[in-house]
Amino acid sequence: MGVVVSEVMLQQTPVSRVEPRWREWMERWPTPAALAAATTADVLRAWDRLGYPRRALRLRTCAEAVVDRHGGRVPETEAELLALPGIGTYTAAAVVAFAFGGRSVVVDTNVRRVLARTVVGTALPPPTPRAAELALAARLVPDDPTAAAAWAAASMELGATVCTARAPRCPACPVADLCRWRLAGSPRTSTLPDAGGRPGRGPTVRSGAG
DNA sequence: TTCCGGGTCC
DNA sequence: GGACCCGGAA
Repeated sequence: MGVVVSEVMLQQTPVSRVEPRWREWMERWPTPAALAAATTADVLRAWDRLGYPRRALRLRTCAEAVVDRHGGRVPETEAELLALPGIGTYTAAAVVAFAFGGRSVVVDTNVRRVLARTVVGTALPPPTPRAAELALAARLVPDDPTAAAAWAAASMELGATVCTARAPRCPACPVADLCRWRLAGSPRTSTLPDAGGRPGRGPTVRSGAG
């Protein structure tokens, strides 16, 4: 449950601010059953100023669902996690990887940016994730579950600490020498010939299979 | 002071 | 596609 709580908190807040709140939260409500029994006032107070207080309430609703549907134990499959309130595609994948060591495709905004730069060669990913982008992310995940979890953690951390949206620290980047965006001169606008933006609309690009 | 990022739900 | 909230960057 700790991973569920931390991932929901981290959905909108940097680690440094989440950490103390998370510790207090888990100390107070160590299990889904304990959280499910918490009062609204206590939950909101413990959430403090993390933002989106509705998510704190949804987290309690999630705990209730875990108690009702899964006997008080957080489910281990992505589909079951997705069905819980407050858990979307990112959090479900993150819980599978970081709580249970399973293989999943963890794609948050950091991962999207890292892949856009290193692989595609554009400064930023498209505004909304496309099927091709998710397919790319999926095919880069190692087969081995442990390696997959490490991949998820590494790609997210790279995006959070080095490959940042503004002022990326390319000299400190471990993959700078293979980063397509950097090799292209770190262009601010994305006008790659094939990999990236098509100006107009056209048939959906499904090529690349094979 | 304004603006923007960030994942989920509707 | 927008609302939700807040901190930090612009």
